[in-house]
Order: sequence, then structure tokens, then C-alpha cells
Amino acid sequence: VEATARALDPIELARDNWMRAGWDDSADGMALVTSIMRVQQVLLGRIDDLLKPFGLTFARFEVLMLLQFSRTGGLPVGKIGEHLQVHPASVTNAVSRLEDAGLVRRRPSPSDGRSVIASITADGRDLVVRAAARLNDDVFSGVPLAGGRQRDVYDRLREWRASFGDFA
Amino acid sequence: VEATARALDPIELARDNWMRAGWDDSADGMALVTSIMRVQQVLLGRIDDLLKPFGLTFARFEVLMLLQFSRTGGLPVGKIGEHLQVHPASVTNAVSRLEDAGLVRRRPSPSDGRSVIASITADGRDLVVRAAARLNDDVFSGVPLAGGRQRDVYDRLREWRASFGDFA
DNA sequence: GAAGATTGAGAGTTCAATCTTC
DNA sequence: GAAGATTGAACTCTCAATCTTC
Repeated sequence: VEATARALDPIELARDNWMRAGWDDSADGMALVTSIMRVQQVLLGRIDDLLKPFGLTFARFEVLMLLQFSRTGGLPVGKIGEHLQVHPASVTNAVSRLEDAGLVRRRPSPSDGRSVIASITADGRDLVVRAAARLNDDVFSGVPLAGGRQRDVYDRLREWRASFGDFA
Repeated sequence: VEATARALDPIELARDNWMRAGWDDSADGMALVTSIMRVQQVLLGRIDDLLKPFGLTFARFEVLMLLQFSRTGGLPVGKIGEHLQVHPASVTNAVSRLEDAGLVRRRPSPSDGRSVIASITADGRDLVVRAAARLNDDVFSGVPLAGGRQRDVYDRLREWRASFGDFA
């Protein structure tokens, strides 16, 4: 049963092919990296579907959430990109959409004329809380790994991120 | 040390904020899902950078690899999309690019006039092997988790994928 | 009429170039 | 001259519509 089940899994097949090609010491890494890609792809699809009724994408949701949790409700565009590790142009785009929807307001920084502060509005706060509740109920609280395992995987991924220099 | 290190990690910060908001039973799931997103993002960036000298993206590399490992070196466009779980339009795009580069050839199926078979060329086989060697050396063999842990995480992700109905 | 593949529109991302302010 | 932000070009992905063949 186990053997046939594995055989039908595209990633297991790829792993077998890697071994057969003599790439033994890369096969597990390849399978792991490919698994990350697949899980991410499915999760992002689900999340974006769930957020669609709110007029949000996951990228915009992350921006809104970051502002929601910030001390003053506002952050320079550049800082947003740093925290979320995305290109400044992507932040500009996301903030523009959020601004069009009345969820965020743009203001020039009082202290630095080059900088632009994006601040969450009351509507934005309301919406992001409702959207978060939806994701909590339908995705985050339902990760199909027993509690301990969940923490295990999280800690391993955290090691991995650390190796990227992802945080200090 | 541990506490300060965690505090500087954006995902740990988000997790703390989730707890503070009273979303205790979703906080771990949120942190795990967000970690997947971040790791995927960094990995994909690295992989695409490494493949750029070969004129490939990861999506095109996956198509080429799938054909390389297929019995006859050719597959219908639809089957490629199934294995890789991507939209038919994406496959059409990838195959067109690969064809322009002389790495793949398109031919109508002899048995079904609706179907198009994409077949890897000799140039394609040569290139994909060299590209795979590069990814093996610089990414797959260097996953910074001890051997046993790597397998652990892989197995957990496999459970997760199974819950998606990702394979039979 | 349904399946396989392609096309064009719409949205998002990255990169290089530009503009303003330090 | 360098940093912060924006703009336009190029690319990829998804979705709906279309075309051909079953």
C-alpha cells in the first residue's frame, strides 16, 4: 500500500528519478524543496480565494496586517518592503490599490521629504480583522499536523530561514 | 539570547501579535504558513537566478525535467499540466519558450488530433542535465538541516500535501 | 456537446530608469 | 552623489473565450 501510494506522488517519482540518475545526495533536498513549492502554491491559491470577497490579495493583506500591528498605524513604504521582503515597486503597487479602496492613506513624512508614510484607516482596520478571522478559521487553525509536529516543522523552517540571513 | 533573536524575526513578531489579539489557536498555523511562504520566496529567487545563465526559469526547468524522465521523451501538453499542477495556459507559454530555444519540439499527436505532444530535443537533454547539476550543487545538496531532520520535514509536508488531495 | 490546446485581457512582480530630497 | 519612491517595460500566471477535433 505504502509503495503504490508513494509511486503515485509526483514528487516521490521525481525523487526516484533523481536516485536513478545517480544524484543520491541531492535527491532528498530536491524532494524537500519541491514540496515547499507545492504546498506554497496550494496554500496561496486557497488564501487568495478566501480573500477575494474582501477585495484583498495575500500581498495586500500582509501590508494591511503589518500596519495594523505597527505602533502608530503607519510606516514608510521602504520599511514595509523590508519587513515583507518584497521589491519597493510591489509595495507601491499594493499601497496604491489599498489607497483606492480607502483602506490606507498616503502622507509625506514630516521628518524626511523623500519618504512616504502609508497609514491604515479605520475602514482598513475593520476589514483586516474580519479578513484575518476568515483565514484563521479556514486555513491557519486547520493545518493538518498534530500540535507538536506543527511546532517541529515551524522550528526547522525557522533554522532554514536563519540560514538565508532572513533575520538577525 | 534566544528571546532577542526571536524578537527580531518578523514571523515571530507576527506570531506574538496574533497571540496578543487573542487568536491563540491560529497563531502557530499562521506562523507555519507564513514560514512556508517566505522559504518558498527565497528558494525560488535563488533557483531562478541560478537558472538564468541557462535561459531557464524554474517552471521551464520543471517541464524539461519531466520530459527528460518520461518514457519516450514526449508528453501531451495537458499531461504536463497535470503532473506539475499548473494551468494549461502556463504550459503552453512555457513550451513555446522552450521551443523557441530549441529545447523542445511540438508535434500533433498521431492518435488524437486534438492533442499536442511536446518532446525534448538532444539540446534540451544536454541543457537540463547541466542545469540540474547546478541546482544540485548550489541548492538541493545544501539544505541546512541535518539528514534526519530533512526527511522529517519532508514527511510532514507530504502529509500536508496528501490533505490537499495532491496525489492518490 | 465535450475535451485539448491556444489566444487575449487583466493583475502582479521585477528591473532599469527617473525624479525629488537629503 | 546617495537614498526613497514612483513609473514604464517585460514577463508570468490565471481566467474566460475561441477553435479544432473527438
